[in-house]
Amino acid sequence: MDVDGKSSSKGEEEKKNAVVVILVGAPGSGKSTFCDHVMRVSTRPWVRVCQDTIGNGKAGTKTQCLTSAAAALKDGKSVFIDRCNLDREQRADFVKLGNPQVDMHAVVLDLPAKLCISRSVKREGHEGNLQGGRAAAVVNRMLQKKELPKLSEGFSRITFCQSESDVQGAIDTYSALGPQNTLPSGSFGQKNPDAKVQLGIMKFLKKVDSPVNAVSKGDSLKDSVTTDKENDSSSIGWEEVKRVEEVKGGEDLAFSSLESTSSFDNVPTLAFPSISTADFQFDLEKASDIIVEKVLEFVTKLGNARFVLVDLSSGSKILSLVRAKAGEKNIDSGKFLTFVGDITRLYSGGGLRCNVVANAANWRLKPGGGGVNAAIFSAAGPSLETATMERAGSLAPGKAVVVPLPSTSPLFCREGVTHVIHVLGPNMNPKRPNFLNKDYKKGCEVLREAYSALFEGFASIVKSQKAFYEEPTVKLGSVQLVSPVDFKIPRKNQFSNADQKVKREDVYESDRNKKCKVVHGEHGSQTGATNGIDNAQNEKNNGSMSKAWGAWAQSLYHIATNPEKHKNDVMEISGDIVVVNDLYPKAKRHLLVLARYEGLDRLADVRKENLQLLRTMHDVGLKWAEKYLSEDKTLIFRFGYHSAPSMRQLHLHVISQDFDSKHLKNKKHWNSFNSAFFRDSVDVMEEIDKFGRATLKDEEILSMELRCHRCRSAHPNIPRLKSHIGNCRAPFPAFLLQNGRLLFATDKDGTNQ
DNA sequence: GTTCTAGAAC
DNA sequence: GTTCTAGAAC
Repeated sequence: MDVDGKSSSKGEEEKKNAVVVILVGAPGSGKSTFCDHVMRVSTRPWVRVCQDTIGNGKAGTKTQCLTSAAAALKDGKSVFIDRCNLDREQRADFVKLGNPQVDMHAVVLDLPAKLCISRSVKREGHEGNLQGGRAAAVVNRMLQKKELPKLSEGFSRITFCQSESDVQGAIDTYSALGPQNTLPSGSFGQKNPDAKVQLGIMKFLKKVDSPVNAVSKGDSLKDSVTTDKENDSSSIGWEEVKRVEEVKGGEDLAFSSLESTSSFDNVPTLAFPSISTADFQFDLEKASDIIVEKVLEFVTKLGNARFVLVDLSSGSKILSLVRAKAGEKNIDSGKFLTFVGDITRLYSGGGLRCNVVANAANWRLKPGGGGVNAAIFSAAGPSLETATMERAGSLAPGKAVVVPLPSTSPLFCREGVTHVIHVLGPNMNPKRPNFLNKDYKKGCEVLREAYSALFEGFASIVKSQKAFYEEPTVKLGSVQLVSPVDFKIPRKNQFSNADQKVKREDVYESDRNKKCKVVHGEHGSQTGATNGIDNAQNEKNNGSMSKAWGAWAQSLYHIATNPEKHKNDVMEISGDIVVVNDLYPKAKRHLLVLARYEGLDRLADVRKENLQLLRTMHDVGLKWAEKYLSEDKTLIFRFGYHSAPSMRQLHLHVISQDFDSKHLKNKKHWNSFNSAFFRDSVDVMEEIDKFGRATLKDEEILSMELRCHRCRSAHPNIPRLKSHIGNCRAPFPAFLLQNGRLLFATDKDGTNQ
């Protein structure tokens, strides 16, 4: 073949997999950043066509962009169209660039207008020269004519990003898109079915807005796995699963705002290969019976957790057997899926989030061999082997070992896998060690044992991470404000009788008062320092049957009550608050903003009428954090409340994120600031405003595993964790970067608008 | 032997 | 909340 022939055939090949991604978003929505992030790490050749830069200083034109995009495509490159593309007409000409060889995608950066505006206003040297006050007006005007893209415009895939974690998710997806890979078709991530312009996701499931190249998908969409058992060839594939996920997302919307980070907003899911049926030649009929039996057992045990049986081959016999048997047993198809795909690319390959992956390991727990074991060790990188060896040196048939995946592992970063469970099944292959010589009685026993061990391992992870997945629960309560039994006699005159300790649980409303929500009208003799106390405050103080405060837990209460007696410790006093340094700081800077309201012992006592107080506390906290930031720009601050504080009197923690302190000594210390137990002030205010109370996490989450607050890597004990966090410079999880949960030093002395 | 955790007392 | 310490884990 001559040179020309060669190059043109190569060109053909590349062109076949080219993709045009039309970014849709207002100025400040992060389009250029998106491209930069993807292009920095992608192995696929990308060209960014940016209308702001294409004119070489002058304003660029749409035509220039079209020409440039077409040229890049001809060159076999994939293209980002980096311009606002907010309405259909603007997009139409670019969509025409698509053809059977070129996938046409849209990525919608549909972030809050406020955020786009503030970014546009702040930025300097923006390529489009859109900055300063003018930006706000422009962004506002543009957003008004926003028209979200639809598949029917000619897109084969649309990704909607409505939060920074969505954006990160999309960046990850496109970053992982190798030169030969394609992404599944469909519409992803649209959470707000405000569908003036866009079909709701439920509707989408029922009736596909047929994308240009989605012929294969046709009308074979199924609501569940089990319903398509008659169609042997179609195990659930990427697209179907994704759609199931989307629907779930829609249903869970009510809870999604609170703890949703890209890694934690999903149901705990275990992906597992069929054990022993490949290299170990276990009988498929028997194996499928056992899989279904064990899944059934654990699906009921494990509440909302999900199980996914994965096989690489679409013609997999074991998958179709299991699917058929699961159907017969009526296993909830939302809890158990069979899935055709690569177990090491479940998320990046198309969006199935599995936080735990099972490995069909060998007894040495070593990489190599073939099949799933080789694939998982290779995809996870050397850190899996190290982490595995820390846990176990070998594995007996029927046993499993849970290995928390270090954050350095690509399987962790790219796929969101937090644990690998190695499991070893029985061997029926005479060429392998521990051959059972057709003894299926023993074989079945061991295989059952293996699945039990695997699922038990998964259950233990679910338990330890429960806090991240559970929908918010109000602790202290099934207690509703309207529930009469919960009312207690409001404590009056508490401040004036500070010595007279009244234990909360000793004081209950008597039966005769249960029916009426009595307002104990007469004002007690509130004295001196007790600003802000009134009966409304006391009245709603029905925190529930919480434990009494020990004598040791009273110190903050005393300070809030009589700050003048603690002059040496108190940094600021007002009618509403007192600021003190934490006596045992858990970081370089750690202060407490105490509320000076009687009856507000803890977050559980806070109600809507305290919203203004919360805002005051937050603002005071901010002010102090800013002061410390001006002295040390490396600090990063977080503001929040403990779900169940040890010390009496509502207090806001203002704490720097170095956690560099000799006082941070145990798991409880760490997790109380670095799990969902710590309720960010901004979220608390929002919940109080919306729902009248804050969601609280149970104390049991304080004993869960230790993970780095930045990179989320797991560590076996506090000393190891501390040495890790001393060096970890990974960016914070997306969740913390949103909504001002973290306060960083500003680069410039920027003026706030 | 040393390190680390976890439960009780305060 | 901390301190102390038994005993588990390494």
